[in-house]
Amino acid sequence: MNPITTEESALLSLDELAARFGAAARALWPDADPVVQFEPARRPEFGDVATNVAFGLARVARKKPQDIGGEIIARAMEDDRVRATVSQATAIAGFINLTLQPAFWQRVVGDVLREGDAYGRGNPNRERVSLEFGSANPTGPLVIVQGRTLSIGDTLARAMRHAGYDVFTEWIINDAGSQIGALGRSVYARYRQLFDSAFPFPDDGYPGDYLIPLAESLRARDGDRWLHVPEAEASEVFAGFARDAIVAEQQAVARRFGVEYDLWQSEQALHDAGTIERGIQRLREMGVLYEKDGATWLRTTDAGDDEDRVVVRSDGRPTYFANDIAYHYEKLQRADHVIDFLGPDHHGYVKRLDTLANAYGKPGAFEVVIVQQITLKRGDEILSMSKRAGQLVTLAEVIDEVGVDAARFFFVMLSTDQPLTFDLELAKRQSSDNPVFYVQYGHARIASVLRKARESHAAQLAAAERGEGLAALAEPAELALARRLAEFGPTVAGVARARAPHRLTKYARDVASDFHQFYDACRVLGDDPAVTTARLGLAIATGTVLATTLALCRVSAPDAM
RNA sequence: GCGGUCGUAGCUCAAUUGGAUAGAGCAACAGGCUACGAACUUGUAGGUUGGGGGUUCGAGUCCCUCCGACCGCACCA
Repeated sequence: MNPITTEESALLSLDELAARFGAAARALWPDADPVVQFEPARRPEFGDVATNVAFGLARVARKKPQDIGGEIIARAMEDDRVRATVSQATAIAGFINLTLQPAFWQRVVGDVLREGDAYGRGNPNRERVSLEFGSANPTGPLVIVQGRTLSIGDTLARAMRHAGYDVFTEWIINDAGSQIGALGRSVYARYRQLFDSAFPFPDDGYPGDYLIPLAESLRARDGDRWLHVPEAEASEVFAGFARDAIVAEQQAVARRFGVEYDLWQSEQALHDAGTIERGIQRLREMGVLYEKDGATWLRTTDAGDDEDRVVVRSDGRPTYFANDIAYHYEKLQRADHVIDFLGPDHHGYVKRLDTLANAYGKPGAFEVVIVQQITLKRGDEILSMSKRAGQLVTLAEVIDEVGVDAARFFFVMLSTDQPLTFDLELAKRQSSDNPVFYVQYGHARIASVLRKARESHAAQLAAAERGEGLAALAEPAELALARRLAEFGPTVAGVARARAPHRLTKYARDVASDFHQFYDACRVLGDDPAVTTARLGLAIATGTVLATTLALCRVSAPDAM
């Protein structure tokens, strides 16, 4: 067991510390309602953690933040347990800066050793969240843009689960629209071309080569019998065949990329089950639809849209938006909050979904995260990524070239609202200095030290695994690393709250950097058993946090490389 | 024309959502291994955050206005 000393038990947690500083502030200015939250200090000289609460009180207190900070500190430090936790408290430029006792950071390391990969997990918060990301038309292979969306969506899902959310991930297969018809005609043309290379390819077809193997397998299965069947009939059969094959391929690539969905929702299945009809009927009963020019419209201008949107065409067929109405209602049955990851060409959807959320009596329930486009380059040449143009760089090719780890790390590294220029020529060359290797190297280095310790310092290693002897951690590099480990939980919570998975890769790099600096400054396996035990404990804890962080990104944490 | 997103070091990107002297990696230059992995590390240099105005104790972040890039503006999906 982990021995708890009296000194450790007197220590406050960061939350408790914030509560007591908040109480001190309220005691001084009862009219204000100050909220104290400690964050890592901006610069090491300032201390370990800081709060800007004094700025918010300046107006009510009619004093300078600097003076307010001093008064709060004086008041808070009257508390015995605050004094036991804080070694130094100063007001600098209005900020309250605290330096905490080494025991505070030593306890963090012990927490990691005890909790393992559950470290940093948030309390279940009962909020059910639906995440839809990656969804594509089943008309071709997944392309590089989907690699970005898959990485971001899946990492956010993992981070939100770790933070305590109840997450449901889904993908919509757009297999009900006119594009399926074009797919069928395209495969039909490829089939005919196997017998007569002069057979014309449809103008609205999908010109890539990837449909040819599908035509070939149709010929292998059925021979030439479709030559004697009317095109419309054959195309419909081919469309279903191609749809199934392409979806299966998309699922295989997603799985290879480490992404598993809770639901692959076929749009056609929603039609077949009458879900679309019921969705329209529901809105009609709510009275938010109106008829004009023979069509049925939804008043999306109420939510600020440019114009109202057609739900049912004048010929009686529902639009794509009608599908989304029904599908999003479905999502709302299994989640309190629904997040869609969309490309920048779909930002017009935000207003429509707002309208729906209002109609369903859950304003704000639908949230759209726009993932900016990728511009693909090969050297100086800018490549089009349109399936129509038939010029494809598939996700599978990128995985083949740089590997899942490098691809996923690279794609989550960027914030979602940052457009990205991806140079294929650079991708391969850069693979050796991709930041993912820096992080993985840190993990491998730790594993190497632990392997060595098993030979030379077995007793200390066993003690370290039990979380003993951490009180010997005192060097600046040791405490800096421990401080970083303490940021893991708040970082994951922030990733979930701000839908900002890129902070996870930033954090991984920071942990690795702090470890490399620690490793450079402090020899782990030395002559002093007490120091060796403490440093082994810190190394084990760092390895755990690093592996957990990488796991949230679905990047491997190798023991050797 | 209307609307949306974006513009940060030579390059690729951060900046905890309004906080302290705007930070990392790559590239450049100068150092550090006869002990645990040098795929590492220490330092130097690099900026009027596209321009201008405004809001306030405080702006890369919010508002206005120009400039530039991308994307939308369907009874397509």
